[in-house]
Amino acid sequence: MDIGEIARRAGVSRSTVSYALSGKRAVSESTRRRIEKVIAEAGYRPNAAARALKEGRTRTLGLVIPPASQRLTDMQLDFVASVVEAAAQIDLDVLLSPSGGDHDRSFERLVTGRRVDGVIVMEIRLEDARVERLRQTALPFVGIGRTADPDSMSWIDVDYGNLITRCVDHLADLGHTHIALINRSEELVASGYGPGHRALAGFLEAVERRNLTGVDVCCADDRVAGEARFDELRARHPEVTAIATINEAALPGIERALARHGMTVPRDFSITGVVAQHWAEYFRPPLTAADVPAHEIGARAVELLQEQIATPGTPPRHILLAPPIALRSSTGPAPRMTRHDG
Amino acid sequence: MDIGEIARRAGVSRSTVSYALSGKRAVSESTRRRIEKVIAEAGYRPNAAARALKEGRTRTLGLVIPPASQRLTDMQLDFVASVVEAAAQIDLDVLLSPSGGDHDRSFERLVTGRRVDGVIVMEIRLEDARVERLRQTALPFVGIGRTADPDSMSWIDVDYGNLITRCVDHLADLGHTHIALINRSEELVASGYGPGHRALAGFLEAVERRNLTGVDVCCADDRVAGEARFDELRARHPEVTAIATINEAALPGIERALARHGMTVPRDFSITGVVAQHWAEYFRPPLTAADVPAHEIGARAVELLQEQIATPGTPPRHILLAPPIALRSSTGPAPRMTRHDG
DNA sequence: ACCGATTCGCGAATCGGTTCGACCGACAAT
DNA sequence: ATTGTCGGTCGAACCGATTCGCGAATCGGT
Repeated sequence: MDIGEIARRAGVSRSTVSYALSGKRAVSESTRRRIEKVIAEAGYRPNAAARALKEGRTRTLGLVIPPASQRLTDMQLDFVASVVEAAAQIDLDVLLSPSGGDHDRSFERLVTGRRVDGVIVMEIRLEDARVERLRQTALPFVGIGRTADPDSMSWIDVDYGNLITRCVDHLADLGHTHIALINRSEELVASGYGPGHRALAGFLEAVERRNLTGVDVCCADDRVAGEARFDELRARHPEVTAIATINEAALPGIERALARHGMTVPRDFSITGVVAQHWAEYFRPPLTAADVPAHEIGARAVELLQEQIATPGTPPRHILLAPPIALRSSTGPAPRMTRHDG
Repeated sequence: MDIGEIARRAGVSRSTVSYALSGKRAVSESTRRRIEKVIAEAGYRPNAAARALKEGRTRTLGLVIPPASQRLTDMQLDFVASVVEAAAQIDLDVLLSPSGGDHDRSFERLVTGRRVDGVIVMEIRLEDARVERLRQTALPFVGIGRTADPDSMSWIDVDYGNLITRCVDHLADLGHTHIALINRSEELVASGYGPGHRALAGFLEAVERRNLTGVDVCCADDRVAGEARFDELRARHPEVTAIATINEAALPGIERALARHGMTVPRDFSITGVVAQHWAEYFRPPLTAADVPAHEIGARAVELLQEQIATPGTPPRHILLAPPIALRSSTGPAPRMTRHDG
């Protein structure tokens, strides 16, 4: 069922059907109705490939996600969901590309096969080969996260450094002197994952400025690791009375370990950080934390991309989110008995 | 950069370039090398739309996921990840369509715009409008899950009915007489979600046959609901000593509620069901449960679909998985003190 | 030196849309 | 009556690949 068949049945030419459909030229009321009737009866819909070929755009955008081998965190899932939803709102489809490494086939297909009008890249590294590749091809793209050289591309990011700094300040204000940072996984940080680096930098800055003792530990993005890392932390650094974290996937494990150690939050231990809202709210007691607005991030990323696509050459735009730290119930004064100083 | 440009630079015709690329006709060693060199230098890759138009296939498959508004469960996420990964293995891209309702724009685009060669539909209902729609269009598709009339389509499903029956039998063998089923959300079951219905049927069958008292409750797919439903269960049916569940998202909440009620598993309470492996293993104590092989399901779904695409007209195939119930540590003899009978 | 057979390459048609230029009739202005 | 404008329609070119039919060059065999 192609446009020629519709034209024949309606007794007009193919171009008239096209114009009736797009409205780019006037078509008389009567023929338009006739054409619409035929289309409805035949259940016709234009072939996406043919249209993409002629128009030079696919009405599709690419979403580069971390490889499926490593489980996606809840927050990453939220990004994906919100991007897909926001794209659907403006009638764009989303093509998924699970690729982290340098030369990924699906990534290359996406980028050089002109399968998409633009790309959203998740989990950006400070030095990111994919960003370089996209820059070469002049394909519009936006990052969820930013590279070490952020000015030349559009991105949206959460200000992990600043937020973790403020978390540490908050804990210091409460009298905590020995504070731990629970970071994302070691591999991720080692490979130059921005939030990990910036959170660490913010942590170290605050620890130094407030004259605290800080210990930073990496932790894989899952509950089991969270539990194990917390046990290790207790064993090696019993003087630590509070943690700040950007690793929400580790939270349930931490919660369990706390219970196992017979510790009550916030009486015996304080915990805060930067995590997705529903994790903060699910924690017992609810977490004092900066809520990452994952849903908003996905939606704004699509906006940014759509802008780049619609008007190429637009200077890149940046959105740096620093959501407020929601004061809930997981932080309190440092316990006296575990203090090592006066 | 199109095939004509490559042809010009290599001093051959466009068809020769095409044949050199596809290997469908012989091309002399020397010209082939020359063409390859030019292609490598220019970084050329065929335009996907043009190829799709001519070949009549898009090398893309559609994945219909539940609408983003309702959070995806971990298992659903595993399906998505494994489908994407399996598709990438055989150089297929995946287009996402978040659609549950009847007339979803993105679903319609997918189906009638010939954007994909085939479709995988998640979260199939007993009566499913999307399945009907796909049948009309003669587009190859496979379901993760099956409708009430399953013979006419390809699907892969988990035998929730049978597995829940066996879970109940296992609990009955241990002396439990009052058993609860924690089902998926009320809306989901009400809308004819297969696993919910079949699990309930299997539950009722076993309860009846073993002469037990059964109570079945629906529970939204999240931790908070799990905790609340368990509290209600304790309040209304204190005689219940064991639960079987297919709602893995509720497990952390149930675990927390158990702890809050001061109950130890399996001494005071037994719990089993059909859930993703990593949930079963994370539960404390580890869950005796049928492990849903989410990864395998995604991969086999892609296989099934690929088969349908490659040889249209192939009779539909069905895969019904009944993974073994892995005996771990969450089920034990019914506690004496809470028994109401002799 | 001539004859198939084989190898290699080219030109043109095709897929299904969009869009540009041209045409035609009706109607207003001069 | 002539010219100009405009709404409505059509034919043809085009997007970038694949593929079929055809012909030129080469080669071995006689």
